[in-house]
Amino acid sequence: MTRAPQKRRLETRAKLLEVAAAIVQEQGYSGLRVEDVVARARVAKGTLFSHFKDKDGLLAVLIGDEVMRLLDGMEAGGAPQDAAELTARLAPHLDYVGQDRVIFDLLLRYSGTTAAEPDEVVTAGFLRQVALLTRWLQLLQAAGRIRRDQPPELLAEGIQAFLNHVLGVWFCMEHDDETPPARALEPYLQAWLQPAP
Amino acid sequence: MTRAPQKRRLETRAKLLEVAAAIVQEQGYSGLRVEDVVARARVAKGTLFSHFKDKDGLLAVLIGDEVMRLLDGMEAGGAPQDAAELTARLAPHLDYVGQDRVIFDLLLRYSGTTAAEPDEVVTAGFLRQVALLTRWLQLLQAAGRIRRDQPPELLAEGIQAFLNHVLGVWFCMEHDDETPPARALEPYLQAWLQPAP
DNA sequence: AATCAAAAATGACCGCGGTCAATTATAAAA
DNA sequence: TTTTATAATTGACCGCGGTCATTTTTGATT
Repeated sequence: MTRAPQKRRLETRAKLLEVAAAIVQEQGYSGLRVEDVVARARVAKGTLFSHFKDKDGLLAVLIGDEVMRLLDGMEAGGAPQDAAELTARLAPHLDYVGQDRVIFDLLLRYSGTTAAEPDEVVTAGFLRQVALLTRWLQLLQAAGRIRRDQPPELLAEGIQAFLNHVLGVWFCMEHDDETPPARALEPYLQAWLQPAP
Repeated sequence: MTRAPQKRRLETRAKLLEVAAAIVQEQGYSGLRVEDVVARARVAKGTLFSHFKDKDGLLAVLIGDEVMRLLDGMEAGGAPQDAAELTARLAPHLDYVGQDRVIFDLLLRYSGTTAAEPDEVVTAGFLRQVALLTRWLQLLQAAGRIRRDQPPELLAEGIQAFLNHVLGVWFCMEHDDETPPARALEPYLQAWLQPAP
């Protein structure tokens, strides 16, 4: 039986997250340095690693929170009526992840479909996204707006695949004037979900 | 106008690659340390970085070569007759990449579709794979074995997306007894290529 | 208030990738 | 052969993530 954490510990953790979030705000995710975090939090380096497994563990909390917020917005938009609307619902997520390779890498690393640790924020967010997509796809199938010959779970996972694909391509070029991920996604979703004629 | 490299330089580069390949053979890609390479090659650390941009640059050559070899085998198998056979052709590639996360990460990072530097081995391999897939898909379309409502290029890119997807999932769990990537790929390809009825 | 075991925090230390001003080898020109 | 420009190599040094034996703090118990 593991003991409940003491008050001090909770404060330290909160301080670390607060400082980290501030630094991300100022310098972006890729500008985050562990040494900066502990310095500004007035804490020893070892302390950070007793709260988070590693730097990714810290980032996972920050990014996981943001993903949750995005999912709230996505859900608030309501169920899409067709593939095009679905693409639109996914656009904020793509914009967010597309802003920094660090986000993409981290999400990719933690996004095992049936992952092991559901207590992790990122994993929870991932499961929630798949569940939401599956629900929407079911509705679209029932409405006859998309193909019905495949289970909604498979279609949902396929969408995940395309999301990561367009993001991967996005990060492979100096995206100065290129088509943003959200636009690149559309043809894939159309082809993937297209109702069988 | 850049000068031709001197003989000594070519020898050093070859030695570095030879040593690196040997270490990978013994310890796997994730066991490769720059300091080990330069020690065994009897060369200073700075030398390695004058030959390769960074550690990834070295790995890219090793991995790119292997990918090329796999493509040779893939091409030698001849054009597939249907989606199932296509899956089988891709299996060796999945097995190779699935063996070490380092390979996956590197390929993902360099796999921009229309990449900038075609002199890079990895990029060349990537372009070759897309070209080969596109050709095969064209044949399958002509034979009426797969859907014809989408351009073969889009279908080929979609396959890339699914390859990365199953690999990503694969690396997210302790793959002791799980279904290997090649098996996981099949339902996606079936659904993606299925001829419109 | 004194005691004490577990919890929390500390910071010197390590591994490893990557840099760069200084040094040495090479080959063409004088 | 001597000179000389530049190609190639060197290795001390740095940044940064991560570890762990040691020390300090906490809060329950007597």
